[in-house]
Amino acid sequence: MEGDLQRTLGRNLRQYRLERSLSQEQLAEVLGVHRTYMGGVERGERNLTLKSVERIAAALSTSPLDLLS
Amino acid sequence: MEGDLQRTLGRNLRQYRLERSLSQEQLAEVLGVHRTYMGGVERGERNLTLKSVERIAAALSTSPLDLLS
DNA sequence: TTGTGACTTATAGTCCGTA
DNA sequence: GTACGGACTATAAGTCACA
Repeated sequence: MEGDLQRTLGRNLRQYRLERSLSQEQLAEVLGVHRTYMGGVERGERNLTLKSVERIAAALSTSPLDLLS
Repeated sequence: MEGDLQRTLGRNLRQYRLERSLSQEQLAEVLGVHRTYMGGVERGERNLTLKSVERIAAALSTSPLDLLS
């Protein structure tokens, strides 16, 4: 349903981050995005664009589809 | 790379449409968007948001991930 | 029947603060 | 270290006239 994709993305990102014991700020730096934006994405509040998903996936050396599954 | 997702989405939509011998205008009506917007998406020119992808997928009774694969 | 450019309105995305 | 708000800029959402 509406918002599922962004919630899934947020869950995946948070898991990735916690597995590596990174702070949101540290992960934000890796992803090249702003700290507060990062938090919003993790909380599933952000309705990202396809290009944004691609950028994040690339920074994590994974595929966009993985982040959305 | 950058833009792959939207190009894939466009390709999938066009294929879906042609398989059913629909015009862009007819498909646009199904999706509840304007004809010219639809065309831009099919051409891979539009950097959609996750919610937009979800809406299109729902209108076609398929999954967002299918449209992006 | 589809593509393109110009256009307005909505919202993605950045950056600053406070708690 | 995280959440949340406000103010701001860039761009997506969506339409239209014309080729």
